[in-house]
Amino acid sequence: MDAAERFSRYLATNRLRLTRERRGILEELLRIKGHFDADGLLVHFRSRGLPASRATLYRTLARLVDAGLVHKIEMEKGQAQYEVMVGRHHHDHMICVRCGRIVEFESREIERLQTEICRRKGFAMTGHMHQIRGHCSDCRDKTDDAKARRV
Amino acid sequence: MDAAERFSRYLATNRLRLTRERRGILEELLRIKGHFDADGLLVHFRSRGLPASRATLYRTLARLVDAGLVHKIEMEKGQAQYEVMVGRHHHDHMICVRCGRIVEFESREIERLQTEICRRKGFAMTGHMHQIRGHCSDCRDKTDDAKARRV
DNA sequence: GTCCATAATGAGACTCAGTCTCAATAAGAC
DNA sequence: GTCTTATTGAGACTGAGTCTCATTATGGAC
Repeated sequence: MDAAERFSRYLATNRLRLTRERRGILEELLRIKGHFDADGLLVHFRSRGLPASRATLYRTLARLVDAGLVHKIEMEKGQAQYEVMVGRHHHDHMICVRCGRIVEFESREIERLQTEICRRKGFAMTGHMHQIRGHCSDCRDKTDDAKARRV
Repeated sequence: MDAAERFSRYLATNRLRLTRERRGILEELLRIKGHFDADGLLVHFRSRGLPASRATLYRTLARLVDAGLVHKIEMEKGQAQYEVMVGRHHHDHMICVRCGRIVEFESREIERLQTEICRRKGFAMTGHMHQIRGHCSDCRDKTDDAKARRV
């Protein structure tokens, strides 16, 4: 079952309608690789003359997240980032506080420990957010250089 | 070295001043247990006639976070939560999406795995945010009840 | 203690990301 | 084709936090 079909089933189940805008947005998102934000997407859509207002973009993104086709990455500040989850499985993110680069990581072991903690505390997990912040390999080198020069 | 002294050292090192407002805010925060948000704090201060404007509260909170005396918990949406870190060590949070309750957890093992992942990816970690969202023990029961009734 | 450069304050304007309103439009069930 | 009702777009609105700027106050030098 492909993404388009998963989305229409999701919509049908929730008595929602498959509009031209929704179809167009999903179609376009499937072309994108990596992370993106809502307003960047709006610019992209406008520049190609694709139909979609800001409101519809935000609304559709929320639907796609709910349908499990897109994942929303809440940032510490500034705009949320999104990524298409079709054909991929869960992972978390390291965010470079210097250049904004997002590096993915996954750890079965951490997931397992998390589940275990929830069990112990009687918590029914519906989701989690695990972000590591710091300097990515590139920026770390730059920072080291800067330090070295200062000495 | 107590909190007040740690704060004045931090201020001195950064050529900042220990004002009446800053002293008052720290003093008041040390009385609070648990989590709080900036605007709740403002209400609290106003109701007691303590000096501190919204701007100063936000500014001082940022200083205290920087000084390591307070920890800021960025929420998925809505106001950030804060907690005083004096005499406590690092932990992460489970947040109940139903009642907003915040339950703390800590796992040496997860921290270790995190460090290991950073090492492997060449990432210099400066901080992290690990939040588990779901239903706390109380709310889970309520949800179960609701489900049971519906059947 | 006095002086004084400059950090800090408060009131309110502003920003930014996202949400809501509402009249017009269009899915899609029948 | 009809009709109910979800959806759309433009722009107003919101909430949390930040910034501005005139006024005040800290704290190092003397």
